[in-house]
Amino acid sequence: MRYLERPGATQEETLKLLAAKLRPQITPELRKLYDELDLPLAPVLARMERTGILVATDQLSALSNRMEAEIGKLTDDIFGLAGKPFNLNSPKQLGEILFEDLKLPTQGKTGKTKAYSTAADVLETLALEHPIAQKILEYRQLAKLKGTYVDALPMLLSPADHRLHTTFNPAGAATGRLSSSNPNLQNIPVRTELGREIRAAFVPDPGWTMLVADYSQIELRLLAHYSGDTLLVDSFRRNEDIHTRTASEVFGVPQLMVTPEMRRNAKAVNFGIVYGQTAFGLAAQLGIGRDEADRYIRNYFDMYAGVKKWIEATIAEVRQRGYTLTLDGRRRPIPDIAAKNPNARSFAERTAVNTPLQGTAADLIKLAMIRVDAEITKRKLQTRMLLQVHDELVLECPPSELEEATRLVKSTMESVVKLKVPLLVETGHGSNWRDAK
DNA sequence: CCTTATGACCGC
DNA sequence: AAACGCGGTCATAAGG
Repeated sequence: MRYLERPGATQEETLKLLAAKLRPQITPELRKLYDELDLPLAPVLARMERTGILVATDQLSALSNRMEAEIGKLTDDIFGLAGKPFNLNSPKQLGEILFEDLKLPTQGKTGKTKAYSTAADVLETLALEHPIAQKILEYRQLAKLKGTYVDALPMLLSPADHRLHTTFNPAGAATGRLSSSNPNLQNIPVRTELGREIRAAFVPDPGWTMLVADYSQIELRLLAHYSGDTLLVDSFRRNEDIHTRTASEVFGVPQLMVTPEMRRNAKAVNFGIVYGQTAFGLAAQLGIGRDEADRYIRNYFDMYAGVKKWIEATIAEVRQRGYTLTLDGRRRPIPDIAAKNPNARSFAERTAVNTPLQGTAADLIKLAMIRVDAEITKRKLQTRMLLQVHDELVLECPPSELEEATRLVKSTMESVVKLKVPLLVETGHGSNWRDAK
């Protein structure tokens, strides 16, 4: 509460001033949002925190030993290639080795410190030139996973019940999303095979089953709803693979002719739209030329003209009002929308486009959680909600309840609001978090 | 010794 | 000039 300390004032005096300043900002609509969504969510989150989740520490310690050995080998290889030992965890020292000693081509990249960038995308390019780059990438991945998850998580287990209890911050993000800390259980690895081994160490109570339910493409479905774009709405109503459909539209070929590479590029475009990506960013991400990336984006907006119109109208509206709204009326001020600094203004415009999508998704899953929790109580089920990961719920249940719990969670999440396009929830179950997906 | 900033990297 | 939205954690490095 340090931020409440003002010289010469008691906390109570400061709080009263703060309350007087903030109270007029609580409109009837925001009061409703609080009463019907954020307040009733609080006991649900508290229950999830108290419940915690079981971790198979024996699996993690076996993993730790394997990783330790691999890290040792990589370190030796890297020092050999560098010609001398150095602190591998220091980007500064690493940059000096790569760009001064080994004289590898710098990408002119400087950050706030005017140091050479040794970020992953830079090293991926360098890997074509020198074998040290790939080794460093592998070292970084292993060191990160070992330090943040494999070794750190067991130290955080509660001695009382040997479970891991996160803290969900209900106001953790500007968009209305939750955040999770100490430990953060919303960023457990899943992308790589090794990462998935870590996820496999999250297990249900003995004899129980892990149940996961996640919204499919919720932000793009919300984009379809908000924009009313004919093609996007049509695509979701037909329940098509949205990335394949976009590839088909952008590259002008039938969906059956879409190659894996075309789909991958279209997927990057779809995600980029939600985040306000530029041709520069898309080119960098896909490793293609600016001109080609620019064509992708122009083609996209030609085909999905309703999306283009919605983005423009959304920015114009935020410029008028100075804030943006989610479907449930959550408000985010975006003062920089009128900034003279073009850089600040561009950031604000991307925020204006992204927040209604990300924030509405947050509203919807929160409401679903309240209803799932109420239904579990009403039906006197033993099923427990354990985690929320933005578009996903993780639960554990006795096998006897699996069918009912799956139906309950899926139908509650899908029917939480009626939009122009259906909401789709995919469910899975298994003996650990990895295998439940 | 503790706090803060930075770069890097994990997730959705 | 930057270039993709929202978070949290770790190690390093520098400041009080």
